[in-house]
Amino acid sequence: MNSPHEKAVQAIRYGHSCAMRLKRRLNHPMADGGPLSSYDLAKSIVESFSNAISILSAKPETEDDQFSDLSSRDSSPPPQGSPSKKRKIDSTNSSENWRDDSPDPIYYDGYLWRKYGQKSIKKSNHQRSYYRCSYNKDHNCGARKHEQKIKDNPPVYRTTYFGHHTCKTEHNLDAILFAGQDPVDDLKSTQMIRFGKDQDHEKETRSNGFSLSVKHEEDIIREQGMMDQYREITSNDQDCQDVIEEYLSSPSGSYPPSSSSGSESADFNSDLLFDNPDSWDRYDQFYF
DNA sequence: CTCATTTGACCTGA
DNA sequence: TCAGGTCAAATGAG
Repeated sequence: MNSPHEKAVQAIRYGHSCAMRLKRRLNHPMADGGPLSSYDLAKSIVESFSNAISILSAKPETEDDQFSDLSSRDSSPPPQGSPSKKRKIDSTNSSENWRDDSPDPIYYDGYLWRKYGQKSIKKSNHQRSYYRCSYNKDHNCGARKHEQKIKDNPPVYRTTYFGHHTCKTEHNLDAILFAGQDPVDDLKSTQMIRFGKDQDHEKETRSNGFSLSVKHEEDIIREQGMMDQYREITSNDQDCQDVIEEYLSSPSGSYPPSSSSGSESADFNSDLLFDNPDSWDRYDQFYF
């Protein structure tokens, strides 16, 4: 049995394989001749990365399972229910909370966030930014996160997540699809998300401005007709199958992993994955 | 005009 | 009383 680290790497590699296929398809839409399944490819990418995140977010059973110095999960109990005006969540005492330390701010983590506050923290030289899910009102989603720079040199940004996303994920998928729409320059897309509407580097909170404007994002998608392009769902599974076969034929390719990735990650998965049964049937062919 | 961000005020657990 | 989390009015961008 592969270690969690290996599983995660396999998941990421698989996602990368799908992404490359999708990129080629976007570069040469007519190359394959037959109907496209770009939307399904995108789904596979998201699902693969979701699974990788779930694996990496799960509490390791041993120290050897710890995959990185820069990512960790709090080894403590879950937060209380809905947020109140005052902190009810003890971040040191929650298993549903998890944090991610990264040398860069997390520009896009699959969800859309709205900033609702910023505070100077006594123990730190840096301010802490507070975000909640953009669908907090629409879907009564209680997910929140804190973002804070904890080290200067090298820079380390700590993002602490609280609660579960109860919002629909379709919007988030759309954002992902949009992020990958430019096959020529992926970095360009990333930067659009990264810096939003301004590039004010004077303020830490702005340089960390990875929160997306939902409306802005959807408008762009609509304007560029990307939705139509990505929703060319057909009954033809051949393309996804090709990706799988291509990946499995590679020396290190053994993804998709088994379903025994642990119940602890199930909640996180359910947040990111799709509720379309058809897509699951398709994915199950090679996922579980 | 609409909406997201900013920021000072307010609230509350420790 | 303090520190940290949230609210909400003000502000600015599109």
